[in-house]
Amino acid sequence: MLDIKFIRQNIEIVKKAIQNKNIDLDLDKLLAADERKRHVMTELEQLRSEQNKKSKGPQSPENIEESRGLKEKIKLLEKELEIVDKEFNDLALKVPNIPSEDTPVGKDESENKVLRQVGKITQFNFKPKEHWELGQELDVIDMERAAKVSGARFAYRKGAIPLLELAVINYTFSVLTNEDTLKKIGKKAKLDISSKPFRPIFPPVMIKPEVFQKMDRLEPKEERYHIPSDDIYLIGSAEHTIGSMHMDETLKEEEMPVRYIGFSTAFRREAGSYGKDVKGLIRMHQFDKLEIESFTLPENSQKEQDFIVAIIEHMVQDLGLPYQVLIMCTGDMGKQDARHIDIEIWMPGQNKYRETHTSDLMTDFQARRLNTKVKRVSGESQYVHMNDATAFALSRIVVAIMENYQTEKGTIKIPKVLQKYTGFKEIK
RNA sequence: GGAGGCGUCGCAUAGUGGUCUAGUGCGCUCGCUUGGAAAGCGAGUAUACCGCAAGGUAUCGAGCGUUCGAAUCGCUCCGCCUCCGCCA
Repeated sequence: MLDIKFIRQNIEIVKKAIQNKNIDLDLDKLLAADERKRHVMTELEQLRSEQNKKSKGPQSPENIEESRGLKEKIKLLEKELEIVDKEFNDLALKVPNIPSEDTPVGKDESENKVLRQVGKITQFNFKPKEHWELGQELDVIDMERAAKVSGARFAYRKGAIPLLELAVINYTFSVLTNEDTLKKIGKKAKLDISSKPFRPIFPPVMIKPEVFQKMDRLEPKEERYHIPSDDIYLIGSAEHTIGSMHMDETLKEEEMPVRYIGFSTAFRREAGSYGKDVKGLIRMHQFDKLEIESFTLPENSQKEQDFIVAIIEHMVQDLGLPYQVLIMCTGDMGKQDARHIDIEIWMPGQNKYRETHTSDLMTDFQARRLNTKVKRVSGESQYVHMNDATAFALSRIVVAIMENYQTEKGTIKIPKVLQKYTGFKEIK
């Protein structure tokens, strides 16, 4: 959500963001609702003030009679306020975050901009296989039995794959919790930034509807798993329960940035992606993910995102995988995003780059409704800025490793940095 | 799942229908005092919204209700604690 005061004072900027992000919203309607709401509020406050004055001390019968009249008027106005407020809220929720200056304006994904490509595309002197073929042949991925037991888009990962995933988890935690490593990454990226380590978090995987809404992640609801008996949702990312953990809290400037590296299972209905990526681990109803979440001072949030992207690139390079970095255009970025950066790793079996990481700079868009603030040394309170990003989506990084590290014999080498965690060098 | 208790200003507590515009203590900030500090004394010390301001309104876990008037009474929900049951 944007600050309504900001909206009032920057109507043209907000209108442009609405247009560039292809959002169906008439801002003038919101402004009208805002004015009506304030008008009703003022009137209501005057009445309440009168009521408060009248209800002090012992009451005469005439006084009580007058107060009764006031009570009726207040009731009516409260009803009216409720209606106006709902209208205002419904419209205000649709207002998108303002894209950063370096975000390209564009209609759809075709206008996303490749910022850089790193690493040489993996070359083979044989025809590389797709990961599900390899998985089946090596008996480490079993989609058929998963379909029998749970349905489409589920998998049993077996044998070496769970060990590989655990290795990625351990490796990621070792990078993100090591201050020296972070310092080096920041220096290499020429960022003047704190090297404070990320704190490991295993968050809950279920979330209350109202908190989900405050994260602005409940919609589209068709994408979410809902458990009606308890009116609770399964998270689609650890972001959902880590980003909200400081709801209604005021952090101290001295403890900023507050950085987390979370791990959780993510649940997605994948509504509307019928027929897309039906084979293999690319698009699953359930997958495990390492997620970065960071709370910063407003002036540091953009740099924080640059740092997070640098960390991800460092890790992808460590794994020896070729990738490209994209900045998403206005038409393809999320409503909540100020800047949205994706990393796509080359998948030889599919012969293309596939999205493996997403980094979202939210500025104060989520913090405003979550009511997460920071008390500055000056004494002033401000909403914190938030960043979230994929550290690794385990299933997709497994795909990338399998396809890039396959051999002609149909075995899969383990990237060097992971070998000390897996305890083996090859899946065969 | 059952029974009971509890949720008040950063923390601890007082408050059982109007005097609560929420008291007190601790903590914190500033000042006085001091060579400096402690103690002591004095002042200040939640957030949001509206307003140029004076000021007003809301918030005592959340919501709904009773009442002329609710921190206080009733209902629902959430959370915490104790005991029992069950369970990994």
